[in-house]
Amino acid sequence: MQYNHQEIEKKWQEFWAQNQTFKALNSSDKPKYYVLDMFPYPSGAGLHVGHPLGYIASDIYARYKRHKGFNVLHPQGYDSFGLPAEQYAIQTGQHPAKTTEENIKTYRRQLDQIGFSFDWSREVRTSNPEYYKWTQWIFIQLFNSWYNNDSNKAEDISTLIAVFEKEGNLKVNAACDEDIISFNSEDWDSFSNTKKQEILLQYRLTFLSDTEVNWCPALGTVLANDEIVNGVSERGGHPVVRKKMTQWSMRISAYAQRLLDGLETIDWPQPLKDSQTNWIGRSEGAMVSFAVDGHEGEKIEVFTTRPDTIFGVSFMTLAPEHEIVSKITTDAQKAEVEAYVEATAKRSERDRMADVKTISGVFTGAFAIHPFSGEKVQIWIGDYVLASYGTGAVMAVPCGDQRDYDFAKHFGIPIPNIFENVDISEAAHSDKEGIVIANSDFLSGLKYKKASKLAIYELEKKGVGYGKINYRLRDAVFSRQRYWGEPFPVYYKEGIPQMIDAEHLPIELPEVEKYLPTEDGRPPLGNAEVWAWNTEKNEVVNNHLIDHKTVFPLELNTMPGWAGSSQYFNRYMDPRNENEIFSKENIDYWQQVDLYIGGSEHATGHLLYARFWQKFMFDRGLVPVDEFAKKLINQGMILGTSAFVFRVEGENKIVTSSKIEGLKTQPIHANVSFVNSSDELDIEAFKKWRPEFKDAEFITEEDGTFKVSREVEKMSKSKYNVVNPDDICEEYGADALRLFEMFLGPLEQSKPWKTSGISGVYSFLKKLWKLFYNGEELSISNDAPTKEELKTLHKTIKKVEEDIENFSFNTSVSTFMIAVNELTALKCNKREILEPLLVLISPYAPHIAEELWSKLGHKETISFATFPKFEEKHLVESTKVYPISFNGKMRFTLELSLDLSKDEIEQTVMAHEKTQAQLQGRTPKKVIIVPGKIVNIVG
RNA sequence: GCUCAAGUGGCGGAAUUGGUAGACGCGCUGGAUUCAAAAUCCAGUUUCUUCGGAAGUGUGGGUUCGAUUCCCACCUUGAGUACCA
Repeated sequence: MQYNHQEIEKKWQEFWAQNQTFKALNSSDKPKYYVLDMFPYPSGAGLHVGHPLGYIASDIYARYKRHKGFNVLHPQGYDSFGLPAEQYAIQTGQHPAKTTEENIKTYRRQLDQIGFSFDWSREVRTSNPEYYKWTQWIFIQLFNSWYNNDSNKAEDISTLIAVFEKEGNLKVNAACDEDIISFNSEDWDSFSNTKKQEILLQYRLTFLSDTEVNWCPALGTVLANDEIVNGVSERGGHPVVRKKMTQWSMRISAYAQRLLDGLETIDWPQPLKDSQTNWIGRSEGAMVSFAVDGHEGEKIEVFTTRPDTIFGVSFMTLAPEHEIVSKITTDAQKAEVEAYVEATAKRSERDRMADVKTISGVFTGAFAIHPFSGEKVQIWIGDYVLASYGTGAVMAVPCGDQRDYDFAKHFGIPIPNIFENVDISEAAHSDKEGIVIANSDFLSGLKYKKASKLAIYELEKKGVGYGKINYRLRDAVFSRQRYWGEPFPVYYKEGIPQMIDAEHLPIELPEVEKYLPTEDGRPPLGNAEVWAWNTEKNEVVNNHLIDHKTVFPLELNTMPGWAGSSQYFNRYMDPRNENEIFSKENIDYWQQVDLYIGGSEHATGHLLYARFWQKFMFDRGLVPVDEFAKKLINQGMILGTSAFVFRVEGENKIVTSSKIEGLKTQPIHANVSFVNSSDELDIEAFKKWRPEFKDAEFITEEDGTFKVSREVEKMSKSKYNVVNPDDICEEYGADALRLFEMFLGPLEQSKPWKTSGISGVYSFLKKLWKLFYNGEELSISNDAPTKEELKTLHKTIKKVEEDIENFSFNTSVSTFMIAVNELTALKCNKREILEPLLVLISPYAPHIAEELWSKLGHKETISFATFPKFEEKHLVESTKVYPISFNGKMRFTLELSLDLSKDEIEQTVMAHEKTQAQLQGRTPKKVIIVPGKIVNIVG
């Protein structure tokens, strides 16, 4: 019987589905293990061979853990809200739910045909109301919480109200808005309800605020910082401008320190941790306030990481947008300052970022008073100071900061040197280690650390500053002017947002005529006719019923893409629970994700927000651990191997790659499906595909073939290098695809795909099959295995087990090949060898393993068969082939008994004729012998 | 600019705590089988070579009996980040 992958794979995929083989139970005597993939966005293009790489790796691990006796949770679902479906809806008028449903069908079919062991009974879709009900529910929990910096956790808003009622907000240490007013308990009592709500909003973990946002006119929405790349939108590359809007925000900044600390407790890739660390951007320093000369009561607050250099301040720079600018500018400077402010406002953020070389700024004419020396320092404005970071003002220390130095040089401002024996005639000295402060009153003679501490102490004593830790992490804007996202469970009463009671969730997306923003610029939900909340009937009703007494308008924004993905991993633990987000029982059993596999592009988006929500849920007692994923692996990207043909410029002539030298040619992408493994192009197919070359002249090689040139690029439709897993599964099978994807190289690395290589793993599968089948007959011996056969088996068990534990899946594929090659050479068909071998291979190539397992007479699936136990005794050798080296270079090998002593080895080796030939009469200085390893003769 | 990762045959890559560099596979070459092809099987395949050997893991240096592996400097590529005070 021949190996027929199509028949076998279909058979077992149906078997697994019918028997619900991979359905995970929420309790078990076995230890639990939770393996998760970052769930996909179901795009219209379907999967290409790069997408399943991580899924294959996690599936191998999940299957391995089942063999090892674990109760494995391995779910899958869809991140099904998102921009592409909505863009498609705008273009075609099709409801995004419809296209999303179709895309999911394609995804599911493609995933099923690769043979993943997912528990599909737990599937979630972020766009399903049964799912986003809980996304809305968490939003309400965040709204009803504040962050207490004293207890260092989120608490219910009622505890804050209790404090306000008792003693006002004077002693409250909370993460909150900057511009809060101070009040005592009597003040609080006297406030109107609206006023109270406005104040509470400044403390809530999700809050409304007028923020400068990144507005993308082309997409008609606001974008988060991590959705912008190089000043343009990540999706589509559209320009982004700053705009003030009322938006929901998440007070993630409250968790900055804990998000940083948590990184040390989780086994995540270092580069990913580094980028989160950078994104959070912790810096230690001091706040210093400078009085303004002649402006009683006006102060300029600055943040500095170098309080030790405070005596090096020779001027100050404010962001042009800084609110004090207009107050302090002198009449003489007014015109110039105003012109500069106006000019900067016109420049886009992108312009300002791109242009870091040009130095510009204007003197305000005002002077600040140095807090220690009392000297007057000039106050300038300059666009190198960003309004959005720190206080929007800096104390400039030109000798210690290159930007300040350049600014000072450019405008002829003095550059006092406050470092001992440091030359600052050419550049600033920004290195803080190993220098001694000079010309600095009480700080002179001290080094960075001590000087900083002392400076802060003195600032605090004088009441003009204090030590402070600053974070770059901004609160995350949570509103999107989009249709295809979670609606907020929010209505507005007298302009104050009100939460809808959790029992009435989900608030489902309304139907709209058009998916575009309204003509007056409101978000797409502004088009909905039935989008008002009746507080008596507790239901969504028609807008014309709005009376602001019992019927109120609903929120028009929707939530961003990361809302649905910030808690899905917990929901999988209890996905059909209608009464709770998950039961306590289930979350206590599954705890957290043990292994999470996905792309590194989510470093500062999904993975940061999800950690934030998890910590919040931990604070509120909803989850037992404050990090959701113990271990995380970033799989590398699979790149495409593009094919190019060359057209002679100005002529309709296409030249084979070896003959382009000396010609002026343009490369043209050819579809990789027209190119064979020897890089030869099917010219007729190419002509048919690109009719404009129908009559082109093709200059071929001497032998009549036409060769393309190859280049590795990202796999993408526009480069015609996409390989579809459907085609691979059809021709070679899912088992071959799985083995080949792993065989390409280490999981974390990027590597190019070349379909021609798959024949290696395919013939491996055929060889494996032939160990069982002698021609048409299944031929299995029950004889006892030989020593050699046992050695091959146990060597393989050891290596494969080590490899899987180390996520080194590429090397186990080689190990399987070696094992099958050796067993073929030994003509081994012994049950005692082949049975455990099948279990080893089963995580990688589950279909063929199941088929042969059943042919061996098993009635049950192989999925839970015990992983074979490695026994050292089968690998014990009596001799060793020693490499004999001369000065570290191996020259020949010699088989010697392992019983020999060092002296005996030396004697035997030295007596050998090849040793003498190597030495050519010289006497060795030294002979190094490591028994069982190596002999090295020196001299 | 800064941070991180990586440089090994024609290609993807392997090499446990420093101990036989190039496992395994692709491709290529030759052969067997075949009317022929596919498939399969066998042999070879880092480079140079006077066929004895010699050199060789981005470059240069160092530590060591011995370095792809450890240290220093540099070069290249990729990723992230970017006036963050």
